[in-house]
Amino acid sequence: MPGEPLAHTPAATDAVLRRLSGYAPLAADEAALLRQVTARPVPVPARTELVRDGEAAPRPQVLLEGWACRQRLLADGRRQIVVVLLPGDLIGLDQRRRPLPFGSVATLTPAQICEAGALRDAADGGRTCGKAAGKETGLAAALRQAREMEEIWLVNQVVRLGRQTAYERVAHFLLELRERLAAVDRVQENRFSFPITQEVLADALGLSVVHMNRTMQQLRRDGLVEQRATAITLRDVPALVSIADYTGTGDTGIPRA
Amino acid sequence: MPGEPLAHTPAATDAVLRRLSGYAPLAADEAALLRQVTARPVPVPARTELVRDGEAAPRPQVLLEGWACRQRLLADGRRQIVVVLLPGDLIGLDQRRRPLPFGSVATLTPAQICEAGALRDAADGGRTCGKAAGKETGLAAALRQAREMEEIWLVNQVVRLGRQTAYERVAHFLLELRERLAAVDRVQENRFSFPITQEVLADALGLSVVHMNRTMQQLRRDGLVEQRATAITLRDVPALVSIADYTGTGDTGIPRA
DNA sequence: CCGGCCGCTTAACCTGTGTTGAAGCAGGGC
DNA sequence: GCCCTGCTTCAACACAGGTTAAGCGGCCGG
Repeated sequence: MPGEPLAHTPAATDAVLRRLSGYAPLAADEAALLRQVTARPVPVPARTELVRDGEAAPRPQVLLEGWACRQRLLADGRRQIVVVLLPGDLIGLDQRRRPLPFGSVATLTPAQICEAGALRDAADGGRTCGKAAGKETGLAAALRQAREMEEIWLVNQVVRLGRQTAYERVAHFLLELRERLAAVDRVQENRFSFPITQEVLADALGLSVVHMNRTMQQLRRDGLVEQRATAITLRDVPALVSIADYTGTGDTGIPRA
Repeated sequence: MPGEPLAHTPAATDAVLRRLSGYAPLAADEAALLRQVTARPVPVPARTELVRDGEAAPRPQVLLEGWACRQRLLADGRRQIVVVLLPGDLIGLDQRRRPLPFGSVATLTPAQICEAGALRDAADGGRTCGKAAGKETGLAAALRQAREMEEIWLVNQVVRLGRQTAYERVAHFLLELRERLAAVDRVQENRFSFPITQEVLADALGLSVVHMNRTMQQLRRDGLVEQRATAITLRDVPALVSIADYTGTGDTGIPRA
């Protein structure tokens, strides 16, 4: 994998804070907590397992920079990437009870990771007890929303894999990436960093590398996308939306007062 | 769809209670709450929408008898069933915040449904406030587990659709059904009621009806399954497990003291 | 500066699965 | 008892996508 300079975008507010505050308004102390959690990112090389298969209690972590994925391997080596994880995404904040046969989580590119154990309480639904009991805190609401987004990505993935052609799958996937990356401010004029190999893409979309390649080329020839180095531009979003029957994830990326 | 007599199994403890108490020990009052919720099931015919696409705040419901599914339709009519829902499964207990582009929930057979708004508080992580704050109640833990199971089913579905052949998919799916139905006491000697048409199966497994039919026949010819009327028997579970590379869902169905 | 590795691309060929269309078959309603 | 409807089954054909194998270019390490 080529260098991918981990562009610490100038304006890169911390992706986690950016994303969560887009889901629900955060109190000052909640924002401070997040900033504290993400203060000391640990660099991790590509192809590193962050959560091992069947691990008893995966440590909560946060992906600050770089791409990762949840994946599952079949006995004969076939790999399916279940979801791609992007900057600002959370890892292992749910399912902390039993060791679940969930597959593993691994980086796809060099990445910046933070331990996020401090978010566990909030993620557990932390609500104000006492007189205001029942009112969810902003952070808890945001984390809930983040969890729900991940379920939406899963559903999208199921529909892509189950009922769409290769061409449609790629279009749909690219639109989803664009929307998710926009929520953390990493899209400019439909152009965003695209640091994964076609092999990874193929494993995410249930295709062979060869066919993945054919399909990307077709999209380029049709003038729908343009790829240069490790960045991609969606040249005709409406066309892509129509091809992919894309309905969005409801994630506008617009912070709500 | 033929009659499917909705076999109110003699020993049929309420499926919901059966399932949830398998996930975590329930206090007496929690069990009572569940019994109360499921006291007056409402019969619903097959092919009824329980949650409409994009519905603002789906009412929490509980499936007592019959099969249902979460599904998504593409513009041109293609349908993908995202998860199949079985007796004891919960509907709409999460994602209550925003209208999410989630697809719809519909019955696949005649079914018995209960409103389950009463479970919302518990599902929200209801923990004992006051001195014992932080300790999750049994019911909350069970509901959390139920939510996590649904995510596992989704992951399984992704792997099936993305990386398995038709033959493997069906084997894997049948094993998952067996495990889930066993958790609500509806499996006897690897035999269980199987009230869905091949068309539904095809939409769940991302196949055409015709190929679904070919594949079922192959499984029968190979002596792996036996179908009679609306019931199916898995004749060689180890073989199926090996074919499907099935690792289980961690749902043992064994109530834990 | 060179060699090797990795990722991308191409080509030829093969096969699993989709499509179309039509024939059996069974149950339920009238 | 008979027809209608919905489900299964079958056959012929079409095609999307998988497989194998080989070449090419850039980057990195020596």
